[in-house]
Amino acid sequence: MIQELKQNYGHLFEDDLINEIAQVGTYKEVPAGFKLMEIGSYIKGMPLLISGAIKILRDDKEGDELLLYYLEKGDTCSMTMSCCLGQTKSEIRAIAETDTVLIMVPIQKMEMWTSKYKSWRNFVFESYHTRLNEMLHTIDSIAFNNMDQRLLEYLKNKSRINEDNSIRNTHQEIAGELHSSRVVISRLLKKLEKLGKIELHRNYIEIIDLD
Amino acid sequence: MIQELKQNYGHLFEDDLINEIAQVGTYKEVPAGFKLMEIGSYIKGMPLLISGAIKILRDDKEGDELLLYYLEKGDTCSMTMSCCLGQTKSEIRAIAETDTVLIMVPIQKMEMWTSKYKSWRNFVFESYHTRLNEMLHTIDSIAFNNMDQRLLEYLKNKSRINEDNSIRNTHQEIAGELHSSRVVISRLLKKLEKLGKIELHRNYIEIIDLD
DNA sequence: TACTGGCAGTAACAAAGGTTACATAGCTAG
DNA sequence: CTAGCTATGTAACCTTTGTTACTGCCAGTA
Repeated sequence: MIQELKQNYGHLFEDDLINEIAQVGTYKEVPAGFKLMEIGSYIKGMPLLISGAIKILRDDKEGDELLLYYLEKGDTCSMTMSCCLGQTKSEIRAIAETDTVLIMVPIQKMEMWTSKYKSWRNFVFESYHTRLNEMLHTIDSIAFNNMDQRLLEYLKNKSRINEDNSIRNTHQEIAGELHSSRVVISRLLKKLEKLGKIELHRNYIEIIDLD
Repeated sequence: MIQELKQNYGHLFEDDLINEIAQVGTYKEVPAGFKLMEIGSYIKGMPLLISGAIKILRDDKEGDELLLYYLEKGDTCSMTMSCCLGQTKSEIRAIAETDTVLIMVPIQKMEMWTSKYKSWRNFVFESYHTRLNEMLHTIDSIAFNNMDQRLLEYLKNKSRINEDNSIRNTHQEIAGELHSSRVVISRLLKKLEKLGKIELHRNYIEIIDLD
């Protein structure tokens, strides 16, 4: 585990901290689609991502959902940290987007490291900063953009995250993450295909040129 | 200044910290409408609110705006803190919603207090937590609600913040903060009036019963 | 008083997105 | 090979929101 920590967090944390993390952290590998956190559940630990990606979703009362952002290598979940302090329930849902490797740190340690290690403090603040900006970006996207622009952005992100030129999702699934409906997404995807930006197939979408 | 600090932050900060804040902070009174921060500007200090309220807005490239949330007594601006560390420009606009009293703390002190005072750390984390949740709520509102629901919520908030049963804004201004257009807002307001929830007048809206 | 500028009311229309319904195309288990 | 399931394509229609245009109204002031 030390290996992975050094590789991914060595430039941020001093050796002492890395060692402490390695001592109390648990190494976890989860497959794509694995649900890491549900809305309303209590938080047991804080994840440090080693590889892969996790998507963070928001639900409304009717069960509709909306993709907020992805966590990637080197990220952690501010929402988690935030909840640890308040001992509150999770406001979001977290699902592995790809096969993902992460280290779970028990939340009790957080408080201690925060006073002990400046590097840890900076990491936590930095993480909050990043997350706030991602949320801002999400708001921009919903408030100021049309569905076709949002869809385009979605496809770009998805293919980047999955390091794959094809999106292996049904239209139904895409509609869910954008909080739209299947018919609308099919319609817009067709438009994108006619523009030569993508090619549609059953169960996957091939990306030709999104710019 | 010590007086105000103790009253509003005494339950959070020990006396030592209060004294330090009083030493380096500057006391500020700003009138409603005063622009405290513009998008793209660099951040000089961090505000601690004593009384009044500040509205936080997001702009898009075309100059359209959107109300994100309000800061009230006892709040601070996480966005500011976040920017301090990264030395980045402001992503948001801040305007006094009412006459507001606040204490500005130079950002250099932040880092020091963060290691020195546990109470300060908790305050900062707590603040991030609150802000993230407000952003989530904003996203919910935009993504899952119709304009009429958003308008209703807007009116409720506004009258609470201003401690006033009338909203002293033009339809144009309201449209701006909800990122809609004047005609739409007029239309919906009329509908609310017909439902007996409000009464419309020139330059202000009287609240009858929003529930 | 008459003029002016900003505000609000309303109608008519346009566009985006959501809904319903149905057809068809691929896949897969038997 | 085929029945049945799931994913996708498409049309027709509805609702919500945005746009344009024009009206009247009020307040301040020349």
